[in-house]
Amino acid sequence: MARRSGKAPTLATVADEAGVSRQTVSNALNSPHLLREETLARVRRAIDVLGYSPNRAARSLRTRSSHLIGLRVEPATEGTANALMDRFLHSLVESSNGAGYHVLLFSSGDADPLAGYDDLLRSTAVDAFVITDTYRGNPQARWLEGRGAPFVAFGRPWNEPGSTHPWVDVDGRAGVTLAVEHLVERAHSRIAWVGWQKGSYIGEDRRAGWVDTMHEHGLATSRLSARGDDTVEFGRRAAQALLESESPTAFVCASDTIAMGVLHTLAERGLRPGSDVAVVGFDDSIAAQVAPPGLTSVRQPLEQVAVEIVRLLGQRLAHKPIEQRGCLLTPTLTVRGTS
Amino acid sequence: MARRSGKAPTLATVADEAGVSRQTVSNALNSPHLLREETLARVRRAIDVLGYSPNRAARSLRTRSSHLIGLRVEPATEGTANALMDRFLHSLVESSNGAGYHVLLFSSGDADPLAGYDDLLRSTAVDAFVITDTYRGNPQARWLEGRGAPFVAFGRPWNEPGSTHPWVDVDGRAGVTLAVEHLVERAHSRIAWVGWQKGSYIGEDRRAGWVDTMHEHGLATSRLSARGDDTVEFGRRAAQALLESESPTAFVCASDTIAMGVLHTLAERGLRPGSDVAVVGFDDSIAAQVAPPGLTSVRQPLEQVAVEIVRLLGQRLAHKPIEQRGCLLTPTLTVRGTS
DNA sequence: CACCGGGCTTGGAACGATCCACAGCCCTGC
DNA sequence: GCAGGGCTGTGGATCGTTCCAAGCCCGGTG
Repeated sequence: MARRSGKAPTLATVADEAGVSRQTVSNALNSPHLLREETLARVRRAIDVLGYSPNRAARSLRTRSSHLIGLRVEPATEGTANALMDRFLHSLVESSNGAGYHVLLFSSGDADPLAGYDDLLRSTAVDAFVITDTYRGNPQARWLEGRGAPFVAFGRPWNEPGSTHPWVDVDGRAGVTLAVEHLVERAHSRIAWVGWQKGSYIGEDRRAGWVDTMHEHGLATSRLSARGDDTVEFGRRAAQALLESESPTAFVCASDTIAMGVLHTLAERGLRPGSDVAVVGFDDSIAAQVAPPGLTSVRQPLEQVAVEIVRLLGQRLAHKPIEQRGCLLTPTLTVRGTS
Repeated sequence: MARRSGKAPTLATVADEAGVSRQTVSNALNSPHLLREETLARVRRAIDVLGYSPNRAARSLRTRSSHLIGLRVEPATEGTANALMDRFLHSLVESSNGAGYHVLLFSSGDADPLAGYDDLLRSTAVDAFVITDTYRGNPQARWLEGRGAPFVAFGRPWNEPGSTHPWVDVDGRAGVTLAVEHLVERAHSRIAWVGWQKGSYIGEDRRAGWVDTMHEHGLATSRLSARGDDTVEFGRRAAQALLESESPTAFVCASDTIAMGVLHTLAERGLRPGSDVAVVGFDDSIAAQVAPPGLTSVRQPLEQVAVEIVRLLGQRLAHKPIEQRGCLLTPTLTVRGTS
């Protein structure tokens, strides 16, 4: 289709080919309703013949918008079962592309975590950001808000009452409720919780799902809860301690990483996961999918998260009235061999 | 530092502030050696005071280069233990940023896998591409080459004798050799191979590492090899069949996914991985790291791959003479509980 | 018949950076 | 004293697109 010529075709080239002016071609692309049907068809034919695509730099210079969305990739943490980002990223890229945007990745140098944002913003390289780690008193949200930069957060503004930015999050509490209900149905009553330190808002939210649901079913929680780091090793030790003192028949974990540690302990003690002791993780990571008996896990609807993020971003960038500040999605439970 | 003003500062603003002309400021940024030391200092101070960053769109329009590198994200394949991309991506982003580039992600619509490339190229949105799936007669490399678009491939041009593009790859054969040597040292002699179908170049390369090393040590390979899909299920069945007919004492697998399947089978039969039967995977995925006894696995130096890719890309974009077409890196072996 | 107004189209300016050719300047050498 | 050459610094033009205000053509109206 595209006619190969020495130089890349521009608006002027197309205008020449179609026998109209530049502006008419521009209108054909941006406001086709302004053109007479016949003219529009002729211009479109010319575009096709020449294989024309508008130059992004020029468009972006003039309109002051790059149609790029910035996303910072965190320094990789190995040993944690967070293939989360993988799934999320795929979906974010697809949703963005569907909305005419592209995703630009950047890493912030070791020094100032805000430097990357600042640079991209000042050079008008991106139209907006998606931020993904709002949990730990992270300064990004506040800083971006202060600067008036558009962004959508994956994660609630837990401890920021003054914030007004749009966000999308997954209801961890509801996810854990699903897990506990599932285990109760399977006739478990001594269900232990293995989760994170108290400082984590996400951790407390998930834990609340366990506490509430246990109490709803009239089950005791005292002495059945362990807290620690998000590591395999902690899961291992916590399971050992709990098994020795409280002999629970099921474990609900704040993450797949921890659940893997619990599985370690079961294996060491010759207990068969699923039949002897049930285990449920959180994240539905790849490890959950492929590790031996298959780990039952709470699955975050990351695909939908990405879709919602792009939707909110679109609203924000179109300066539409914000009809909705937050969006809370409910996870599902993927049942596998360990329960 | 940055003085907050209504509009974003431009070259002209900075020039005014410093009492010089636009071009002088431009030179201060792009060819500082042209300026007298004192002038340079004054300009830099002005830049600092105003918080100026050059507008990327304008620069890119003029220089015809966006300093963006395009990377297509593949449709996610769940159930496979390939958190490869995660590690690779992180490293690629960091290396690129170090070299003044950013990574732009795109997904190709369901229809034409080349559409995304074509679009970005015609709209001059990216300077170059990184392609990651050269294995299966993929048309991208050939198409990009035909178009004269700069790119570097992660993966050798296995079946493309005519190709001349730069590439970086990991020596899978050497990786499997490491695995087999390791097992031989551990006094194993009946070492089985569980790998992919014949069609896969990568698969055959890795398998050759097993065959060669076995023969070097005077060990037999016949009937000790199984081929199939890259799934947990295949690994499971292959291990069952091999254990029944040939009773190997060790398995070397073409991927961690397959290795996980082998571990399934061992668990079903009450065999303890590591002490009864050794298993080695390939990729050092997260699953390998966290799954119960810890899976010994061949680890690809993805960080280094990314660094080399960016280096080659830099050479290509600077129109330097290409000193090196391909770059083959050697993986390492991460020893864990299963061996 | 002159005038008006709406639908399409037009040329010119603007976005902000870089490239180009040239104009000062200072210094050296004859 | 003056020509010449190496450094710095200058204004104008340019990249390709979109915004702006004005122009053209046409039928309808007083």
